[in-house]
Amino acid sequence: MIRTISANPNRVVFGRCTACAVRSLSICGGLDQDDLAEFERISRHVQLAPNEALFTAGEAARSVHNLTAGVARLYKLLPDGRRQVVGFALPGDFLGIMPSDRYSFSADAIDQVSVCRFSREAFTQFIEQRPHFLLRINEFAARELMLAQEQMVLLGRRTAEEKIAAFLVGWRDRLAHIGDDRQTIALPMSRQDIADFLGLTIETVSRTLTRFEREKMLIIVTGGVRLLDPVRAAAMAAA
Amino acid sequence: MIRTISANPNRVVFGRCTACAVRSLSICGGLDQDDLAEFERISRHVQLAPNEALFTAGEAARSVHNLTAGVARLYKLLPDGRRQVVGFALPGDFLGIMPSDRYSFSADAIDQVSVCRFSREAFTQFIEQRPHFLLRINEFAARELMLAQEQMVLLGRRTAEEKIAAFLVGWRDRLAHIGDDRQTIALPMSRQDIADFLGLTIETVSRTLTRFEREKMLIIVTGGVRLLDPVRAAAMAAA
DNA sequence: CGATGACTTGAGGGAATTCAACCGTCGTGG
DNA sequence: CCACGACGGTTGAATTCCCTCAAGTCATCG
Repeated sequence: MIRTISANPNRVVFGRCTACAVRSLSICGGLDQDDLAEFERISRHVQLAPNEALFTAGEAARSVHNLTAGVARLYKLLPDGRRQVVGFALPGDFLGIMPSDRYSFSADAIDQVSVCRFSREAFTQFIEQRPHFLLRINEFAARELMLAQEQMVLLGRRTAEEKIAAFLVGWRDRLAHIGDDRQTIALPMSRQDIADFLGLTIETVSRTLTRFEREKMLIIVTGGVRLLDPVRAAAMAAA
Repeated sequence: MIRTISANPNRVVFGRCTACAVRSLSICGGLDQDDLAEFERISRHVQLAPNEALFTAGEAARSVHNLTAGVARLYKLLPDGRRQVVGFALPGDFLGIMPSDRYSFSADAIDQVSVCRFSREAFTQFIEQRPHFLLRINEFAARELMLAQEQMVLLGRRTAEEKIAAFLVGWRDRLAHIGDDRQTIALPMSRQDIADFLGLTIETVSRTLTRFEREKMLIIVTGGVRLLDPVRAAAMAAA
């Protein structure tokens, strides 16, 4: 019984996309059987350990990525070390919308991450022949841009309290969207990651969360928080 | 002599795009003669007076726009009136990358503005038949997204001084890109607009500019500033 | 169990805001 | 022609929210 089904390379490699749990959420969601097979042919599956880098800002952008499992942080550094997290990538997210041939931000795995990796040339060739697919990528870019604009409002015009509340509510909604709608909101990223995402310090994040707990808006648990008063949190986030 | 050339509707209407000064910078830059004629056919030229609205956040997004003259501010409001300017649009800029059928931000004219306006349906139909054009829109979206991420760094991790310097340098470069590279940097937007773009108050913007002037980095003139020490400004912006 | 790293808590300080007054320019109408 | 109001911008003083610095706690892991 050495030869199992998963030991058959054809079976395994070419069934990957069809079996993919996040395909419908991803850019590849609209592809038909044939396109999907070709798409799979030009992709390479890669696993990354926590804190391993997917790519680094400034590097030649050789690959584009499609996240299939785990969470990644996307960030930019200033010369003196100050960091801004520009986003967290979840399963289904596409990291390949780039105007130049160099990465403009860095990305690394927060927990155990799986990605489909494509060479930029092969990917470009693939989309150029498939207008419908291009249209879908466009939608993803548009959504990404809208999120970025909302983040600008948050960074520029909201208080620390509002930032944290908005982050928790937004993160919960994104988790729900990919099917994870448990009671407790999983927060695989560190406090420092959250701080760098919200334009705050780690201390302010910590203090604000503790205060929210004192005020019975939530409970801090290992690896996340549990929202006791989602209504109040949503009100804070919207305000 | 009542009938002049410009009184001939055919001549006027169908020559517009070919004569357009910002076409090469715009999404329509890559279109050939035939496509351009069709593009022009589905467009409507609109002029806006200072402070007139192009569209408002929340409205049904019936049109997309292509700026041909003037400057527009793009912004989002919080329920309590706090405002975040998410960008300034210049000639050549495209306002139509939207994930939903409602505008996610508002746009209005800062000075005298000209736009090409397209119904969303006609525009969508046009691009769906022209993969090459879609690719160009993608590039614009990607560039827009990169700018948004840089703005996040600015809003989240830079000091007031750095914000102002980065804004001036970035604005100068954008003006130069559309052919306006005079000594003085034109600032058609108000101090309040700048403040709302940088996540500051109008007082801080004013104070910082005056300080820059005291320190001989620039001179404040009506309608703009003149950079005396672009090197220092660039250093501040990068730092 | 000690060490390490992530997180929390406290005290004090500072950058930017808030509140308030003032200045300059432009357009209007007496 | 100039007084005047409106508006955008500047300047000053006081305040505040968040940051910095520092110490302490907690969980995890060799």
